[in-house]
Amino acid sequence: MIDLRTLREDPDRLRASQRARGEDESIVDTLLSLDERRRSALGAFESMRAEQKNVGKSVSRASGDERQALLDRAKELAAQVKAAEAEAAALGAELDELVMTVPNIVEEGTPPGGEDDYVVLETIGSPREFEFAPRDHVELGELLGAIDIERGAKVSGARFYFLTGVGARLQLGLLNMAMQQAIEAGFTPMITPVLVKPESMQGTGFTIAHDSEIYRLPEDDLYLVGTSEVPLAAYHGDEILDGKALPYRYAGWSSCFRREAGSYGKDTRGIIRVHQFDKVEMFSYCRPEDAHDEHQRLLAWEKEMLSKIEVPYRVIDTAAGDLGMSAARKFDCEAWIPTQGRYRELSSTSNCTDFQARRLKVRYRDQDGKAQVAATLNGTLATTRWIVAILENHQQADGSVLVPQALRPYVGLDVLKPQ
RNA sequence: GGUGGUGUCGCCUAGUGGCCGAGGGCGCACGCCUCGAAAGCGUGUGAUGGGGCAACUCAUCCGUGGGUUCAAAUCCCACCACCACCGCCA
Repeated sequence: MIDLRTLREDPDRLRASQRARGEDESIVDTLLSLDERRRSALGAFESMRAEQKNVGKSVSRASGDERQALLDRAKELAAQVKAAEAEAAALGAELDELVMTVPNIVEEGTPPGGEDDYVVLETIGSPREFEFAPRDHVELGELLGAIDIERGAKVSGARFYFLTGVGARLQLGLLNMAMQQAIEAGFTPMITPVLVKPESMQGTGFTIAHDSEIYRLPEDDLYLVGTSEVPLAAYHGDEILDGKALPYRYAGWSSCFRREAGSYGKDTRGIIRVHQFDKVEMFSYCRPEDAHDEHQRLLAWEKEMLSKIEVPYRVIDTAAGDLGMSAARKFDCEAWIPTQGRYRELSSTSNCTDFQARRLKVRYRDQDGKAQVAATLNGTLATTRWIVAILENHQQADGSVLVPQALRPYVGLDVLKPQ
């Protein structure tokens, strides 16, 4: 949620942000006038309420005719106060609803435009030259007895899979390596709930009413998370953090669930795009003024992980229109997938500034003892999808796959061999 | 799922309609005292929103949401969380 005070003081900032995202600019004026109306209604209610309280107090002191007169006046006021309060509340609700639809203000330097307007910041390594026709991860997964897509479909439907044998070992090793790196960097490891309440989902910046990605359990009013960012963001909801102890850094391991509605025909083969996968996610709470630097640190930790699996990748600066609701800036790391001949997203780190924290009421106490809204950031350390990049980039002519050096102790194997 | 109990400003607690539109203790901060500290004494001690350069001031907040009343922490209703016991399941 954007800050209304900032909006009042500098509406042009939001206008520019909306323009960069390719979204409606006129909402700024609608917000301003609605805010103005709400504040005046609230002021009217408050002064009426103050008078009501004074009259009410004098009732208890008065007696006889005087008391009756005061009672009459008090009754009259009570009705007016009720009406004024209702009006202020209605305007407040209208404003809240509208504010909740406004995406975060983009960080300065973000490339404007849509999905294809990203800027490549860096390319690390270069695609390998194969002296044989490389197999895709599905074929390799079958050969190695690592991925069972057919039975995934039989048991659960399209976009489900089983990781079997070395596949399961590969994922466990990869995610454990991610956890270990995070722990060594000072993160608190977390295993989170994957079902959350609507307020946790919405606080994090997902609109449960319209988001077609979210699995819902209406019977229980619970929602399956698409990332552990959700429970980790809501973890400190309604709390005031110790300013001296910031940043708070968590590494969450969870399964993630996505409906992938509307992606029919996209990535139908393999485990690139699936309904359920596992992920280790970094999550930071810090002071807003430190968020930019913290974002760079998260990116650096992602690159450290990427370097451990020894695949070529690039870092892109996502364009404003592709940031989503909560992010002010987003960097994606994309690995080279040989059989697709292109880079695919393996990790993503977002600076959500104070946007999520304001919705979730996460604050910290500053040096003056004042409560301030915190900033939140997140970034991926490893996911099931990384297996695709590992298998395809490290395959050999006979269908075996060399396990990257750093990963060997975690997987317990140097080479994955066809069965 | 059932029955009973509990839910107050970081923690503990007072509080059965206007003197609580929230008192006390602990903790914490500052000051006095001290060579320094502890103890002791004194002062202060939340959040959100509005107004003001500011000291300050007004409103809201006693689990959440409704209701009764001129007036609600206090009465009524619903819901939620926690605790205990029972049942059911793993």
